[in-house]
Amino acid sequence: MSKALSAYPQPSVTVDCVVFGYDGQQLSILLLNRKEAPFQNKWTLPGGFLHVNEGLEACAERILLAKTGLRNLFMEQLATFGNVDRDPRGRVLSVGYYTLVNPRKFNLVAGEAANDVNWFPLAKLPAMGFDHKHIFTVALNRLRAKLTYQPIGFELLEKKFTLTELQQLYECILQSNIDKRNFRKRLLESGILKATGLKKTGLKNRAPELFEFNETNYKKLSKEGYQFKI
Amino acid sequence: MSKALSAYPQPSVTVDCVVFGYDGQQLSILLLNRKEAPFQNKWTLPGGFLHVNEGLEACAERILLAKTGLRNLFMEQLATFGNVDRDPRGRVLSVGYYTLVNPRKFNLVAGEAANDVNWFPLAKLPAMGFDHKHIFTVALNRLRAKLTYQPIGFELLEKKFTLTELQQLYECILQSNIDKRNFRKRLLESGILKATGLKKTGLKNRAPELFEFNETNYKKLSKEGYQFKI
DNA sequence: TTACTTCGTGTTTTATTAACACTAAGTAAA
DNA sequence: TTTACTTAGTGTTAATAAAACACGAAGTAA
Repeated sequence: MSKALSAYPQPSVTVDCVVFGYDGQQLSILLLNRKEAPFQNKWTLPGGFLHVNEGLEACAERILLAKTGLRNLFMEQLATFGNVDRDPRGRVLSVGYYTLVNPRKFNLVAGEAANDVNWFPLAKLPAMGFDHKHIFTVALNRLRAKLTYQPIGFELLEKKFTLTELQQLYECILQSNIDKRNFRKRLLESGILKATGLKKTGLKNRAPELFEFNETNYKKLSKEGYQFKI
Repeated sequence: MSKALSAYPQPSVTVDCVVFGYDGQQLSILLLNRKEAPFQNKWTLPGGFLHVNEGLEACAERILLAKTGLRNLFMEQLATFGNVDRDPRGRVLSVGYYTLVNPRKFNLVAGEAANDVNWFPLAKLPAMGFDHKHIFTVALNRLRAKLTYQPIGFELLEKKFTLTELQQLYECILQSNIDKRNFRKRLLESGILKATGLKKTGLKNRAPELFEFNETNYKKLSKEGYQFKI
C-alpha cells in the first residue's frame, strides 16, 4: 500500500448517462451512433472517460452539456457497472447516471465521436453496444421505483403544465392508468404545485388551468420527511 | 477514442465495505486500524484496490473473506464515491458495498495491512480516515430505507431465531418501537418464516418458539412483486 | 343553437395500518 | 408447593389511507 498508485494496473473509468426525454406522448432515451470501434455504427448511451481531476457528477454534467447543451438537469447516480468483459478494449468501469430532460428545450448535437444522435422511444430501442441495454434497464426500473414515492418528473414538462399533462406523463412512465380525481386531489393537497391563475388556450375544448412546480416547498417538505406517494 | 486506454491518465479504484454486525444488543460496523500512511493509525472501512481482472462484487467478496473469513454474505452495491480530493495519494474512486453479518459466526482477522480490527457500535464510532464516515452514513440510510419495505436482516441473526429477537433487531436498526402483535401478525402471514416446532430454552421465562427464514418462499414472493412492509 | 370534447369536482366503499390488554408458560425464590 | 416474576403469545376495534366511481361546466367547432 505504500507503493505509488500508478504501480498497480488500473481500470479505466467512464461515465454513461441514461437521458430520459418525454415529448408529450412517449418516453424516449437519447442514443449516439458511434463513429469508431468498438461497436462502430452501433447505438450507445452518451458517455465518456472520466478525467483524472474531475468529479463524477461533474463528468456527467460535462457529457450532457456537450450532447444536449443543457445544464442544471435533474441527475442521479445509478450504479457502477464493472463486469470484467463489458468493454472489448480492456478493463473499463462505467459509473451510470440517469437524467430527465424535455427534448423540446434544446437541439441535439452529435459531437465529434458520433455519426448521429437521436431519441428512441422505449418501445423501439435499437440494439446497443457494450452493456448499455442493461444499464438502461436498471435506469428505467429506478425511475419507476422512484416515481411511485416521489414526484420527480417536472423536468420532463414545460415550466407551466396542466394536471392532465402531468398525469399523462406519470401514466406513460409507469405504464398504468391513474384515477383522475385521486391524482388531482393528492397533488393539489401535497403543496408541491403552484397555481398560476393562467389557462392553457388553443385547445379544442375547455381551457385547463396551468400549474408550476413549487420547488421551494417541495424541498422543504422533503426535508421534513413528507412522503409523496403517487 | 481510438488511442489505447492506457494513454489516458487513469484514476485508481478501490472497493470499500460497510460491514454491519449485530450482537443481539446493538448494531456495529467493522473497522480496521491502518498500519500505513495515509491515515496511519486511523480507523477505516475494510477495503482494497480493485484488481484489473476482477469484478466489483468479486472484489468485495475477496476483501470480506480476507477480513472476516465469511463467504456468501448478503451484499449490495451502495454507490460510487468520486470526489477529486477524497484520497491524499491521488485520484481514487471508491465503489461502496454494504453487507450484514452475524459477528458470532466468525473470528476477526486483522490482516497484514492493519494494526487492529474491531467492531464499533454505531453510537461510539471513532473518527475515520478518507471519506469513510460519509460512506457509512449513506450505507446506514440505505439499510434503514431498505428495511422498511423488505426484510433483509436474517443474516444478522442465528439460523433459528425467535420473533422477539427479530423484532429487537428491527427496532435496533430503525431506532423505533414496533407493536409486538402487529409485527408478529404481518410476518407470520407473509409466509417468509418457517416454524421449526422447536423452542428456545435456557431462558428465565416461558420458552419462545424458534423460526427460520424461508428463503425459497421469500425469493418466490419477491419475484411476484410482493411487498414486505414491516 | 347544437354537438362535441376535455375540464374539474365529492362522496362512498374498501383496504390498510395503528392502537390496545390480558392469559399462558416457564423460571426462580420463598 | 406455592407464590412472585418475566416474557410469550394472541384478536378486536378504531383510525387512516387508498380506491372506486359519474356528472355538470367550459370551451370549441360545425
